[in-house]
Amino acid sequence: MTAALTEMTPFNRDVQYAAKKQAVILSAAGAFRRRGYHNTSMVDIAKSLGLTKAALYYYVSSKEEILHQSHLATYAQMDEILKTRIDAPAALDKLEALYHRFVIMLTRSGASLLTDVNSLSAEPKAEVLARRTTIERKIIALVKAGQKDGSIRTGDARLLVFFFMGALNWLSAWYDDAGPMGADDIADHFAAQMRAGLTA
Amino acid sequence: MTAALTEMTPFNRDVQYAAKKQAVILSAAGAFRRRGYHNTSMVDIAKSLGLTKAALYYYVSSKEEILHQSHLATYAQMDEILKTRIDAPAALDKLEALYHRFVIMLTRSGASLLTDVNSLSAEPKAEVLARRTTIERKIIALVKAGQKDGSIRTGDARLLVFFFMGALNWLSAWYDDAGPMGADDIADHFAAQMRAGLTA
DNA sequence: CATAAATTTGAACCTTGAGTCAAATTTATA
DNA sequence: TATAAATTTGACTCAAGGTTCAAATTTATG
Repeated sequence: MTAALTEMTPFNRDVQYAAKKQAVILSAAGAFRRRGYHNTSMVDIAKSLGLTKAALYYYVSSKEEILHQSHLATYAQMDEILKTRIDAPAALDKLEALYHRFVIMLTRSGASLLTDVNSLSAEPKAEVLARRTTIERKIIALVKAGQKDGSIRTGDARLLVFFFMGALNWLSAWYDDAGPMGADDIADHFAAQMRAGLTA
Repeated sequence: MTAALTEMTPFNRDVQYAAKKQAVILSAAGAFRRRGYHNTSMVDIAKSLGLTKAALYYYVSSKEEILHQSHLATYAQMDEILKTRIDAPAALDKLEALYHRFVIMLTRSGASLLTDVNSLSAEPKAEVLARRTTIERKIIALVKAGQKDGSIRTGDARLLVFFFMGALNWLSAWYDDAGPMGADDIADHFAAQMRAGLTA
């Protein structure tokens, strides 16, 4: 029964292919975050995977696709976090829990939210920005809920959100795996500071 | 007396030259912030000034110099702000006033703190980062002072600073001159949120 | 007006790096 | 082992964009 065999992950060609493609994207995403999209060549990406530039094109159609996919991967993770059911009394508590996860996700994955969206051509760029907007909207809605239930103080919800989301983005710029601070420490700190800034 | 004449700004060649050079740098800095360093060509920069690519090289030795100088220009402004004497009782009050000015400066000037430092070669990059570090240190020191005088709550001062400085950087990414929000509105909002996040 | 200095330009040059492709190599299957 | 499919490679093409430079143009000065 070859059918049974092909279903076993390590022997399934499609699965292997997809896994390698992901490896390409994630490895590149890390490099993009550290050095920047344009300061990372296809040769760089290939070398860090023990491959040749040409081999990358077996998994990917262009450098732009890598950038595109790396953004989508990050947003997929954020969507995932946003989906997690958190039963907390006030909206502020939910928001704090979400934010905590965001910080950990970003430090762990090494992803960034702002790496060169402008280097994408019109269509993928629009998609990525739409994705970002959707997420922002959800967070803004949560803040508004908090303002209604009295846990979050008044003010332009959009601005309140942009403030602490900025901290998240800047994080990718300075965070260093090898540094002294663990992801959890930072997450605790940031979540606390975020909460304090919003508390009614 | 040509001496007197040459001192008159509009007729002084050196002054004119310096002014035009600044125009090149500031115009480019704005484009870098909006589109990114690598998505802005020398032709783009020249066109937006009504010049030709080649003419730029009369004022500047390389594209890299433009990036370098645009960073230095921003940090010079921040240094200026940091120098302003602010007599407030607690360190937290001083910090809030400073932060308010930072926000206004960044929205007005259209400068950014994070545009492609990595695209600079070793020496200028080191200089820019050193400059940034110096500024960060001063702010961290102020936070520590606030923790001592009891106005700012405890916690890793470095992290506290990175949090609200992130909001500042992210600002450059989304702020739009043409948008509905005035610089002052944003500054008020951000300063308040910053303060709330730090208050003991 | 004539001359020199300052400023700008068009037309090249040159390097970098993305993308292509036919051939080589590795891996799976019978 | 022989064959086919999957994977990888070396060598090449090609375009984009930064940089140079001698000549043209503009501006200031005597």
